[in-house]
Parts: sequence; structure tokens; C-alpha cells
Amino acid sequence: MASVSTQPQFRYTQPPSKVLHLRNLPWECTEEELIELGKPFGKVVNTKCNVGANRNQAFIEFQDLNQAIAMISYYASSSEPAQVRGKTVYLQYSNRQEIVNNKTAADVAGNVLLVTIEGADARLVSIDVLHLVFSAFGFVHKITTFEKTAGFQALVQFSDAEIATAAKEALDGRSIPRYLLPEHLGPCTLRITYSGHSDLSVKFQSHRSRDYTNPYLPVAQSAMEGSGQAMVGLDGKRLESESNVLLASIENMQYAVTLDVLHTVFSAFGPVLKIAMFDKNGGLQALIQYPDVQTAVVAKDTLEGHCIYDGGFCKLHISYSRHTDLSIKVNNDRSRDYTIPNIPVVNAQPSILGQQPVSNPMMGPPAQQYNGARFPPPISEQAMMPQSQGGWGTAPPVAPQSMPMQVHNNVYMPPPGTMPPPGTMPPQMGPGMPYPPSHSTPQPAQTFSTYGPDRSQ
DNA sequence: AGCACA
Repeated sequence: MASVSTQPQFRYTQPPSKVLHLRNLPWECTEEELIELGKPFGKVVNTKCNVGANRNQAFIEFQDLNQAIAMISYYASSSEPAQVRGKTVYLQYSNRQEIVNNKTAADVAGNVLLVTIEGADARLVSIDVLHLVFSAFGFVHKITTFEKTAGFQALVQFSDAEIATAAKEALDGRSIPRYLLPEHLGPCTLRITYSGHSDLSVKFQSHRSRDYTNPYLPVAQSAMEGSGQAMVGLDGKRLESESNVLLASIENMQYAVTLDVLHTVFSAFGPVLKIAMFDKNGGLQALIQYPDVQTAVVAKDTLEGHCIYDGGFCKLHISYSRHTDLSIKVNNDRSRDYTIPNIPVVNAQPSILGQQPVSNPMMGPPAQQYNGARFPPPISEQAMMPQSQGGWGTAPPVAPQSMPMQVHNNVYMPPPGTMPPPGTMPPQMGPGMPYPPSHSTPQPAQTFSTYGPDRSQ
């Protein structure tokens, strides 16, 4: 047989291998389906699914070469082609002798998820928000967060791999809904794989780690301060540095919040030097300048999450601004420099100089500063009266149900079609209010609509 | 319908 090498080899022959190459498989073909297909011919010792750009190829590895030959031979002469879900699959010997499975822990389903939070403000996502997000799929046992070269990451422990898988399938590649994040944060996208861990070790309740199964776990010192937002990094440093200027955003703004109202509320903690109000993301925000950081810290810690008006109206969310001195060009109904009484005042409000003694917040603000008659409800006492013993950081023991936002679990489980896409939610529809409590059975498919960008982003 | 990973 001369010149074999010069003749083109018959295209359909491959040297035999106990590994078979399958193509034209249906979408998301499973290992079980491959095993079913190969089982009549021998023992399938390994498979690899979803191979190739279209993820419609696969490999089957038999224990013995003879078994692979038997399968190829059978279908070579069979009138019925090999099929999976009624779709013809094409078989040939693989050009490799064994399947190389690069299965890492990330591919093996487990009860602990490794979550990478992507985005410029990823590290500002609080553990409470993560807890809320993942609680939609089942009881979250523990969460740890840490910083790696991959960025800000979290390990989220569920009771079993099924729940973890449901959460992974629903959330991987999705963005945390905007309305769960402080308004000044940019988009935060979740990338999720399985972790090799099965039980996380959480020594303290802190801003970096939580054990929701053990409310009696000691609270780390680093968690005592701050408001519950992620402000403490791996090294215990504050990530959002304190400032004498606060950024307040107002949720559920059913009633007008004016400059005077803000001035009254924030003056309870010390002299307010300047206020600038502006609209952002469809809501009202304000910058409030105090003379010093300490006053701002007290005001922030006291007012965060409180409502200006009783009944859950005009809920305050407060963070530190990067500003240290506001530039107020004109005194009007949106901005005021209380330190300069003689710059133009558009609506002729009396200026209040910032030199009054610091009020004790427990006493509420000086009454004469507030013309409350113009507003439908009186300003909530809760906004004025700091609950210094409140929150989970101080009182023993730390009960999970007292953790911030725990009550909002239900936002991830809306009835079908009832959840407006992020950004379209009217401001009065705060998380948690309009929806019934969590379903006991996770329905991750329905949560898709609550997440922002498509996976392709 | 045509050979994997990173």
C-alpha cells in the first residue's frame, strides 16, 4: 500500500480511544444523560459536558477500549442514530486517550458559595445586604467577607448544596438591586462559584463575619461602632472615612422635606453650618456640614435608618461625604450657609448662627428652631431620640432578628410579576413593605427580574 | 455537527 501518507486519511476515522467525542448535543446536556447513553456498551468512568463554544459537545470515557469500540460499532451500523432528548448526537473516537477534568472546588456543588462582589463600590456593600440577598433562597448560616486580589469577596454558607445551587443559579452575574444599596453606591455585580468549604469558622459577629446560627457569639469590638453599613475592612480600618459632612438620602418621602426640616433634625447634635439639597437617582439627597467630625459621627449613628416623620415616612440613610467644606453660592430653599447671614437669602428665612450650644439629642432639638406647623405630621420623635442601646452591636445577646434589614427578606420573593425592575420602583415602595413574607420554597427563577444587568454584562 | 483548559 504505497503512498498512504500522501492520500488524505479518510475523514471519519480516528484511532480508537476509550474516550468518545460527542457533538450536536442538546443544550445543557447533563452527565446523567451521557451515562445513560453509554451504559449499554460498558462502564462510563468519566464524562465532560458542555464542551466547546456552543457548549453542545461532550466526552464519554469508558473503562475499557472495547466498550468504546462497541458503542462506535453499534451506531456505525444502526439504523437509529444515538440520541439525547430525541436529538441526534454524533459520535467518534476522541483524539485524546483520557478525559482531563479540571474540576476545581468551584465546579463541585457544595453548601458554601464563594461570592465576588464586582464594582467600584463593592467593598462598601454591607454584610447585611449580602445576608438579605442570599436569604431569599434559604436560611443563611454564616457569612464571612474578605479582601483578595480578586476583590471584595464573601463566603456564604447554606445548609445544603441544593439551596446554594439555587442561589448561585439565580444570582451569578446579577447586580445587587439598587434599592438595597446606599444611593451613592455604584452598581455591584455578583460572581458566584462554589467554595471548597463546608463549614465556615466565625469567631465573632462583626462587620466582616456573621454566624446567624449562633446569636450568642461575642460581638467583635470593631462592630460596636458604626451603623451597620460595611465600614470596616479586613484590617479593621474604616473604609468609609469619617467626615464632618454627612450625605443624607431620604427614602419613602411621602412628605416634603425642606431645608428647615433638615436643619432642625440635624441641629439636634450640634451646630449645622451648611446644608445643600439636591436630587439624585430620583430621590432627595442633602449634604449637611458640621464644624467637626465628632458631631457628624454622633448625628450619623443616631439618625441612620430613622424616619423624620412617624409612620416610616422620610427614612434617613446617612453616609459620610467626601466633602469637608461645602461651597454654598446662594441661600435659597435648597442650600444655606448658616455661617454667612448676609449672603442673599432668596426666601427670607432667618439665619441661625452656628454657635448655639450643642443640644443633647436625647432632649430633642430646640423647639424654637422648628416651624412644625407647616408640615402634615410632626417630626418623628424617633428621628430625634437616639436609641443608643438599639442595634445589634450593644445589647446582649445578639439576636439575628435584630440585625439591620433582616425584616426585608421578602423583597427577593415577590409574587410573579409584581416586582418592578430596579430603578422603576417608586420611592414610597421601600423594600419589604408591599410584599408578603418569604415563601418557604425558593423560587429563584422569579428573582431574575429583580436583578439589574443581564448576565452578558 | 467537527475535540476540552486558560
